[in-house]
Amino acid sequence: MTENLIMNEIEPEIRKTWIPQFESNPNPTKDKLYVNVAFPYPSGAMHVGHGRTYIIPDVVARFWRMRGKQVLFPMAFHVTGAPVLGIAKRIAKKDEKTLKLYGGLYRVPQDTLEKFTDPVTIVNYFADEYQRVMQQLGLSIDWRRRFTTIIPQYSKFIEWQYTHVYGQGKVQKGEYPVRYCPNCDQPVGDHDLLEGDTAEIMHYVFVMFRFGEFEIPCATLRPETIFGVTNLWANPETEHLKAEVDGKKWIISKDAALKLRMQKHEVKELGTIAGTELIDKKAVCTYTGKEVTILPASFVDPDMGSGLVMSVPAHAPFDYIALRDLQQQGKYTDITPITLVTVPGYKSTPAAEIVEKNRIPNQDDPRMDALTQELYTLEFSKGKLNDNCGKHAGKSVRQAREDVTKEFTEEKGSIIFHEMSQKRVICRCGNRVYVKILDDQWFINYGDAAWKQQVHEVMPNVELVPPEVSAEFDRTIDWLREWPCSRRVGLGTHVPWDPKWLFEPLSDSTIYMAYYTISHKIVKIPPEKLTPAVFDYIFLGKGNPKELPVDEATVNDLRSEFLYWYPYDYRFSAKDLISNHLTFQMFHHRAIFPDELQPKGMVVFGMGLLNGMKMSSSKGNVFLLEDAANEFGADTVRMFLVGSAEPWQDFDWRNELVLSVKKQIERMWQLVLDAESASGTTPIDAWLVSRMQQRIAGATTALTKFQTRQALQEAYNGVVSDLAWYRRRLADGAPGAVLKDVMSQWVRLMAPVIPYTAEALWKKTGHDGLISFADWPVADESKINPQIELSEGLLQRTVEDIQSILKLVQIEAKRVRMFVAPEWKHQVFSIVASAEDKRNVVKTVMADEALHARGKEAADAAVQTVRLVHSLPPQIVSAVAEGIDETAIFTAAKAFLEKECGLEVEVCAAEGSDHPKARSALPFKPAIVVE
RNA sequence: GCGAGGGUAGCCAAGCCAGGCCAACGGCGCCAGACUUAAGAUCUGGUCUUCAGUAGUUCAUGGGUUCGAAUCCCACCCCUCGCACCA
Repeated sequence: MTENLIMNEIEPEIRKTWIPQFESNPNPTKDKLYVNVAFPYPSGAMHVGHGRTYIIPDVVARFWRMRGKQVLFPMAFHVTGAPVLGIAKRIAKKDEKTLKLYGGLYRVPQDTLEKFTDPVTIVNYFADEYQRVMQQLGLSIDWRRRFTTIIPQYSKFIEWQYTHVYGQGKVQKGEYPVRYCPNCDQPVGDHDLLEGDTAEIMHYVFVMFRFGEFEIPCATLRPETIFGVTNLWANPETEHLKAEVDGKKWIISKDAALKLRMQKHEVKELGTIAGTELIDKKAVCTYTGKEVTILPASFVDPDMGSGLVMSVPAHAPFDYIALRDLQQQGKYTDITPITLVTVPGYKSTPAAEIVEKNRIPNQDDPRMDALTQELYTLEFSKGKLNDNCGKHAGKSVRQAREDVTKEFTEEKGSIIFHEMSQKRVICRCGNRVYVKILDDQWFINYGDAAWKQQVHEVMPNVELVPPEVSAEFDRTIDWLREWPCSRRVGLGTHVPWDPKWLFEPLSDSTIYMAYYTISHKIVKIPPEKLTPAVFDYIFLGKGNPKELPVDEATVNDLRSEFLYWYPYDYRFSAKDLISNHLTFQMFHHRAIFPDELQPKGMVVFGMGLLNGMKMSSSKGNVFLLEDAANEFGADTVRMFLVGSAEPWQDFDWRNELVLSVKKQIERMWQLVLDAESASGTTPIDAWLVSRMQQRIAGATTALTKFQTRQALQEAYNGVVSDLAWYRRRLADGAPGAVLKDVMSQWVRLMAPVIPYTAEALWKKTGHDGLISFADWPVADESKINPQIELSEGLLQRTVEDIQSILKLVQIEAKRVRMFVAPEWKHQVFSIVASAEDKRNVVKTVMADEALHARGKEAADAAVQTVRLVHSLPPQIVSAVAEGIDETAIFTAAKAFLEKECGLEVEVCAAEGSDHPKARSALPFKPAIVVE
């Protein structure tokens, strides 16, 4: 409790000392380490889930700083994009939900909230809040380098980046189908949808049938089934359009006309034609030349494809049933299904078989969709075209579909027609979403095979933590295709060669890690002087520094600062960014920077839960980081977030668990201060020191591998349990002066995780300077003492054994006798320990003449020893095998043992004793008799 | 559906890649004892079943390989993340 008050008082003071110290400049005498995090989009308050993302890199930064590296840990704010525009609009409209979120959960003061009708005000407000909370948490950030992505200097940087990427032909105008809301006049993303977020854009082929002077396009996903067409379907209720589409005369539905226009086709309406006028007329397939009849069908939906469909009754269950129904009425009985695909499990006409097998009564049966899907999938994966398919006979469905599509589109005037897989896809504005082809949109071509290949080649050189994410990166690199990188609205940088567009937010944040290296200096240069040539020199060393708009000394200074820090060593981010940002930045680094400046490492985090549930601001299930820091103290928050799981694992914030972390810190505080009075020496000092070396080594190794949880296990739990044993072993409880050294090491081991506490303790225990810059402890191998660790280990185990016996024993104990194993059993132990094959070790033991002479006794001992050896750690086994004087150890610790069990303890040799238990004595496992 | 990762005792979680050091590190919670006027803190012990320090059954589920599997192989179920005009 009292510590809490102390921490609240001292935190601000320590913070004040820190901030200027963490401003990091190039230092040629030191190795550098540059870590950075995916910067936040400050549109709301930080919650504990965000906390870990920034705290882990800070722990890493602090660790390496203490190990002597010149560390750079910068931070900036990503304010590009559209979300805040929406927020500002909603606040202006006094939207209740938004006001409640910002005024309530985020606790924005009323007068500030009123100014939130301006988007920039929002991001600036929260950027400041982020910085404040990050400072409160003690993040060792160089705040001079802070920037936002809409300052003019940064925009100049982005312009420079894209002159290169564009110059390499990697940014192209593309035609690409997108979900689009005609009402908002904008593409819609997943989170812009009110309904239908599972719908996909389907790509149909229009196959053409000649109908007098017109053509009838039929939309299909299976163009190869053209060989099985028996008829067309038209809905007699529908009024169709006669239209000129891209100069050709087509018959289509009105809906199709609308869609075609959105898909960049020119549609001129010539007139209408009733559905009934089509029925029973003939149309000729432009591909096969086959003449087919147009039959009536009520299921044909004008709002689907062209509004007219072709019928393949042998393979399409719907077509089969529709035809069956007509034929049962005695109509069109001359039509027979034409099978064109053979597929395992079906004989002649798969659609007929599957429908009849499932006894489908009519088209409205709810099972129809599933059956259709089943058959389509089977045919696609296993089907082969038969002899009805002309030159495509024998091909797989997969192959034939590709080939036929190509022929259609290249030779037969077919088009690809895009349609949502569901009709109810609704924009947030309430209107229906269509597929639109944006023809004036800029794309970054991540689909470029050569570029992908180059990125693949870089990846093996990038250290990935944890290594398992490598597969996901590889998949992402392969999977990425054209990425639309421009948009009409939002904050950000204009596309230099087409200024009516802005760069989209994921595209203007791919190489800003390089910008950090100079951000604090470049901000002093007027933006108009920051031509691409200036950046070319700073980042690529190209051109003549004397001929630039910025003076030579300045650009050289920037150049050398960049070269000092770059490439960055580690980038930290949550795992959800692998599929976009983290992979994008690899592409851009590869496109812009030379081999030696490619990223060196990435650390990918797991996600955060709050009390077992997903954190979500909109659902109110969040715990603000600032509240956590105020309630528990910065160190507690840090230690919990870093220690509850390894960085790449998901973690769960639970207040009751956090509280116990707080107690642990308080306990350490007390232990360290208590040690101040230690003096003199004790026989156990060497043991404690020896153990400490291993804790240091363990924590160091763990932190090197970003295993913050493991590091804490060593640095906190390990040390605490060692200290407990140490104190327990001391006869009078007075520790030796060596404890002060141990504590000094301990505090330093913990400093990266709980820097405030460590800083305060460092000062209180009489050290000068900041612990943040103190030397990280180094394990001294010469202080590792296997003998004393072995003897303490023996005592620990023996005490445990005695106590478990005392618990079980029924009699009222008076004394404990311990029988130490005889010398010949040590021989057995050594033989067993060195045997490679423990299965036949009894034979080996019995091969010894002296042991053989002992007969069954020796054989039994050998069997028991094998079991014992299996249960001991290897270093103990080898130490015991080398020799151990158990009698001496127990005799020396007699007082301790008696204190522990509260009984008289007698140590005697098993050899010669007539007590039956004595025979079970083994090396490192004395026989214990309670009597 | 597809891609990636994961399921270990009341909870969190180590171990798995390189099979025997595994009843399975550690922490939390819980129980008991010590200390204390008491509470808290601290210390000690316990926490699958059984037991003179042992043994038995466990590591999502079902098979398999092996003298031996939490660890390797196959199948199946469940969870998390991603699946793109977006932070």
